[in-house]
Amino acid sequence: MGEERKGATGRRGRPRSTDVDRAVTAATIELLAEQGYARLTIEAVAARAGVGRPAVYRRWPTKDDLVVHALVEQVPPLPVPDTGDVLRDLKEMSAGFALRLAGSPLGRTVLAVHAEAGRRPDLAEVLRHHYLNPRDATIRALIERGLAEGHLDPALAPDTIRDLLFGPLIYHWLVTGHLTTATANNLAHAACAAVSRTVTAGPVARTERRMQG
Amino acid sequence: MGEERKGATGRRGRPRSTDVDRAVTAATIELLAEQGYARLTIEAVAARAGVGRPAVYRRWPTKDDLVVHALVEQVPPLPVPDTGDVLRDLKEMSAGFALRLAGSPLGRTVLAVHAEAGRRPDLAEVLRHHYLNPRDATIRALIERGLAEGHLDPALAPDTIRDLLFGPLIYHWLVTGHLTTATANNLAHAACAAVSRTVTAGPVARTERRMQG
Amino acid sequence: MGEERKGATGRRGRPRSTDVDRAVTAATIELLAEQGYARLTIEAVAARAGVGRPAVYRRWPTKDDLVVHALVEQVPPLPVPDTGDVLRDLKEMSAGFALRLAGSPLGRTVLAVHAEAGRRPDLAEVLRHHYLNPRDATIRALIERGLAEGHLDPALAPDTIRDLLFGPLIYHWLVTGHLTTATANNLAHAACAAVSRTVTAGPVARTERRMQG
Amino acid sequence: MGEERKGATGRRGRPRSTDVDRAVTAATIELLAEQGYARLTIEAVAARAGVGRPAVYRRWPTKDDLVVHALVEQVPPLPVPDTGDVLRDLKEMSAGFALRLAGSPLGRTVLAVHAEAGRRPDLAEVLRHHYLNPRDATIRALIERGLAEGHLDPALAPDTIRDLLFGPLIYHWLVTGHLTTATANNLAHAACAAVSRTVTAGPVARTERRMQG
DNA sequence: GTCTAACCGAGACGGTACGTCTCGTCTTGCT
DNA sequence: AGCAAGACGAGACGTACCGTCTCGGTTAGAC
Repeated sequence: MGEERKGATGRRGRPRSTDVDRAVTAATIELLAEQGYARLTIEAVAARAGVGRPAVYRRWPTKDDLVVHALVEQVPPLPVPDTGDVLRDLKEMSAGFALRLAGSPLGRTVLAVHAEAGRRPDLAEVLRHHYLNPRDATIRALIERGLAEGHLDPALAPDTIRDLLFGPLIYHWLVTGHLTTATANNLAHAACAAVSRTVTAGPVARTERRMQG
Repeated sequence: MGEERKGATGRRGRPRSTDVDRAVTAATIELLAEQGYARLTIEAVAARAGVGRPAVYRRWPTKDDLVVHALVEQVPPLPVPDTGDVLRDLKEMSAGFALRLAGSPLGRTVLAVHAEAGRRPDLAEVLRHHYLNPRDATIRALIERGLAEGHLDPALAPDTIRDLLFGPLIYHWLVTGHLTTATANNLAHAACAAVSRTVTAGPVARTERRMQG
Repeated sequence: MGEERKGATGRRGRPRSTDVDRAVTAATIELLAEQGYARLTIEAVAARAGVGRPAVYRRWPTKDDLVVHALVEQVPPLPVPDTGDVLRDLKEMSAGFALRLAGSPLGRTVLAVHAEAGRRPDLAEVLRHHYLNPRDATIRALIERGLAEGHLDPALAPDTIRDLLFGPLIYHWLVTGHLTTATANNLAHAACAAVSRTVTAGPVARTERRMQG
Repeated sequence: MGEERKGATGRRGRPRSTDVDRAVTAATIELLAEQGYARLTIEAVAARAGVGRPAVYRRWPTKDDLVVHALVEQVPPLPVPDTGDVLRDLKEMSAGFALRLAGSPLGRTVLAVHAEAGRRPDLAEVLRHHYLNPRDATIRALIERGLAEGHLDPALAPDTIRDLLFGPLIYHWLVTGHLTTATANNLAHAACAAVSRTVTAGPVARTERRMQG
């Protein structure tokens, strides 16, 4: 079977084949996109990956573990735009994130997994650790910078800013079932306005900014 | 089985027992709360309801139909606050809605159904028709009133206002897994500020901002 | 599915299809003959019978139950020869029985089942009740007749006579792996001589017979 | 692992550990006694022996080979009685053999292996060569002596005598599931009578018969 | 005294079958 | 015609073993 790179665990026994890891993850992504989370079957994953079922269970004991891992591998890290304008960066980041989620066949899967994570703390932990936190760190860094530079409302906690920025976009997609670029820009613009220092003016903002610095 | 009230459809043959309807719906709610959407089984629903499986299938041909119907029956209509202050009403409505969703064991189920609705247009239709639209109508009425009375930003479409109001709350619950009353009030307050008339008429907006800081 | 004769149990629910009974039993016989007991698989039985696996388990919960039932159905009752000569009848019956067992592909299966019955009293019970007892009754009737008529040694218990008659034939097949007609006749003849009243003479035998009658 | 005696094959490389041989054989015997032939797994044998699975396969490629080897090692050679009285020796030998088989938890295993040997000529060969032949040789020697000394019926072939002697005992155990000492002695006595010199020389035979009746 | 072939344990591999569970349908007798 | 009961073919579940194949490490005869 192909190149058959070995893991470097140093443990006893035959090491797990990284080929199998890759094939199973790829098959999971494919089938999630084709069939959706509810109709995903470990049997079908193993078959598509050309792998025995036990090889899948050995790695990820439940369907949720399998799916979370696949999502973590698959969904790329948020590219962090840096145009010099923090507000613009945030706007682009939030709209881009939501559009990518809404546009991907895996977007709905993220929802299903979140739903299951509500009853499985371990799963929630993995999801939070590998999926949410890395993305959140990127967002938070940008928000902190925005706050430091005085472009964001200092009365709002970073988490609140995050919710105000990303919430409307995700919610729109959730309840309407789609999200166009125009709508996304529209919502991102409005949300940005809600978290920025002031919508219109200069002087007052500058004064307060000096008080912070 | 008890009283055995008959439906009044005027059809031939034995009419469907409304007892069965009720028992099945109740069993569905219970099991959704106990086991979650993914582990819900029509077999278990029928057993819990003390009913044959075909009697369930006769009414709701798929698990999703069954669940959507149960949700529609279960989740109570949004109470419409009317304090005379539209902004306050909206704030209370959004926070109350989100808190009830986050506090109910069925909250996560709504997510799972939304996830499935992404691939099943008929299900999305039912969900939209029986679940989302009635709630949306209430919200929209309030928003229209707020716009008419000049308390909401006229530059924003009603849908955008809805997303800005409800999105942050739902999003917070989605990514953190919980929603406290304090957080809800906080977010509802900030969101309300974002949709209230601030863009053109400066003073009012500035005043509220100062009260926050 | 075909004629679909119903059981007459009078019970509630859908009655078990006798077609399935027949198909599974037939498939079991075939596969036992083709593959032997050890390689027999319930999965293969179900597939060959064109039946779901649970339909097999519903009837016979273990492989052994399935096989015992199939043997009981399959192996035909001993034909009772009645030539007027009891000794000749016994000779033919024992040789015929052993030859049929040794000549059938299912013969070895009987051994395997006996081996398992040693650890499963319930199985031994079924085997004894449905398989051994009916055959034993036939044999015993003949032996009793032989004793009554004075052709068999009255010093020997009926069971002992049975063991002396059938044992050598079965043992030969067991340790050598085959049994020719010549060998069978040979052994049956020798065994018959061992259990008959006297090998050669008349008068003494008659005298003792009068003492019994 | 322990003393680690070396094989003297003259081969290169590390010789096979005789400790492993012993441990595996012992584990096989134990598990056969505990679980029976059908439930014996190579995995369990290896685990019980504290050995890797490949070490078992290296020695005995199939379960049957493993079991036959274990039986050969385990079941002790027939003790050959020599009281001067050949008939008595044969009687004791056959009864002792059957009683030991029926009394051992491995007795049923011999049946199961015989059943499998019916479809596997190579296995039958091993079984015959290592298990049956050595025992048969002992028996045959005694029979030949009995014939030579005129105590056995010269009209009967040695094989026939063997079948007449051992068959009834084994058959009784086979169909009834047990064998008491009394029954064994009884059957051995009757069988011995059947093979002793009775056909031609009348008086001796008649005398013994009278002693029975 | 290396070298090196064959062993050792551990354990993953692709498989097969297990026995169970649930699916959605169908077939009973009863209401 | 609806009802409960329950069997039906189908098929996925998660587990147990199969027989094979690496692994990192011995072990001991051959060089």
